[in-house]
Amino acid sequence: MSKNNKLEISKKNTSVKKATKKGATVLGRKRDPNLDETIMESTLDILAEKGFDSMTMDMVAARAKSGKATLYRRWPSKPELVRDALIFMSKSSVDIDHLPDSGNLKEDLLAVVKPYSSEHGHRKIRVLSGLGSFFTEHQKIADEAMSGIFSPWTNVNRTLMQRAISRGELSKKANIDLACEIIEAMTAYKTNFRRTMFTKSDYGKILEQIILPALKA
Amino acid sequence: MSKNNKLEISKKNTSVKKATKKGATVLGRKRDPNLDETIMESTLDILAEKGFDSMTMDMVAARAKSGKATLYRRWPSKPELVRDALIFMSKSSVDIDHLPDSGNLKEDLLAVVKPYSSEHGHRKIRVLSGLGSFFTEHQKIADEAMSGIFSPWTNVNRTLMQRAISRGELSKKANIDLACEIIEAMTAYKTNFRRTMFTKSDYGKILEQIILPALKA
DNA sequence: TAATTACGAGACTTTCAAGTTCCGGAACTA
DNA sequence: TAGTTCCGGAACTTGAAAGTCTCGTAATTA
Repeated sequence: MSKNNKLEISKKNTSVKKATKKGATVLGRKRDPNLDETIMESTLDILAEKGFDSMTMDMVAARAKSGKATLYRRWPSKPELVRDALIFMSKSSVDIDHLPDSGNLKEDLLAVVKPYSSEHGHRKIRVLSGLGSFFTEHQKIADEAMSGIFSPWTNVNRTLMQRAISRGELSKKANIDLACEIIEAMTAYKTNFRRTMFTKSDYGKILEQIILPALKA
Repeated sequence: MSKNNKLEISKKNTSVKKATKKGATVLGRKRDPNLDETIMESTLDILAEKGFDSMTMDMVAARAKSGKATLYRRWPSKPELVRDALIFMSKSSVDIDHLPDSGNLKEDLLAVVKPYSSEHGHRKIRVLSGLGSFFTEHQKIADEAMSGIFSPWTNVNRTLMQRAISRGELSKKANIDLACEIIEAMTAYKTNFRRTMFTKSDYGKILEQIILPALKA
């Protein structure tokens, strides 16, 4: 599962073929493997600047120094490109491979969150806050993007909390899922409604004053 | 300021005239004064269902059993209609003078919920969540509407919690503002991102298992 | 070299909604 | 009654953007 760190996201069926021979090598020029990432970065840039509805495929193609046909060769539609770009964006915010285990839950939860570069953190907010109609008009695809963004993060949190229960730091009947959901909700709310950065310090305050006291009671 | 409770919002210059005579009575059929409100209610309904970008003027006209020409006779453009509809929506404020006071915070908080969450509170949130590009293009106006909509709700919760502190039900150093923000966030998150009804039972669970234990610690 | 596929660029088609204009009829005033 | 303005409904114009197609060129393999 983790042997390939590449993207593996789009894979739109381009060469339909007969698929008769199994190991037949494909002729012709190969797809530029770096182009996927370039296109998604361009997508995120435009999303941050314009929002979902004002973003046009022509803009993305121009920013990526590519052609619109190339976009549609790799993604079937605009919403699906945006979905993958969002998932791509969120991959860089949680360090899933090196879970901390300090013996203190608050420290662990905070340690998992990568410090944003102010540049990328800012872009992230603007991307998320310009997504309004994406959610309402393409609900199914948007849901895929949402779970792609949140589920890795929530899974990490759940694991860390589970450990804290095992070592007696939390009450055995603590409602972990609800706590994870609240963290998720605050993140979405802060960025989408308040349009402010959800900082590590904000996060710490919520853990300290609400989540942790509740889970210990 | 408060002598006239009517709308006084649009007033698009229809009869340009020469304005020579000052008190000249206007000829012809009068504008239906109730129609403004009907149109705005329709606008809010469509906004809640479709979001700003997918809302068309034709839909609004149809819902209001009116014609598109009538809309444009009263508002110069779609964004300006939406702006006035948002202002109109935020005017329906909270009856802060008749708050429950049962001596039990959870009961009070739940008792207050009913009037908002049933229909209009839910619609408010959906309207806001679908504002998309309207928000980014008319940020100033939208920000005003935002605080106008959320603050009365939060103020009620804050008052109820304050009383609970006074009678010793909560810790004196409980972070009330943060708790209010979490409630706000969960409401927005559940309805907007999860697209599920935020039921009274959900609310009760959060109060019981997270908010209240935290505020008592 | 010849066949094949991806590439960038741009023209093209299609769809959809904002905003305009026109119509017959209704309400109002002088 | 005659003139005026609003009404709802619909046809119309205009513009923008999604998605398709074509073409000349570059990369890859047999």
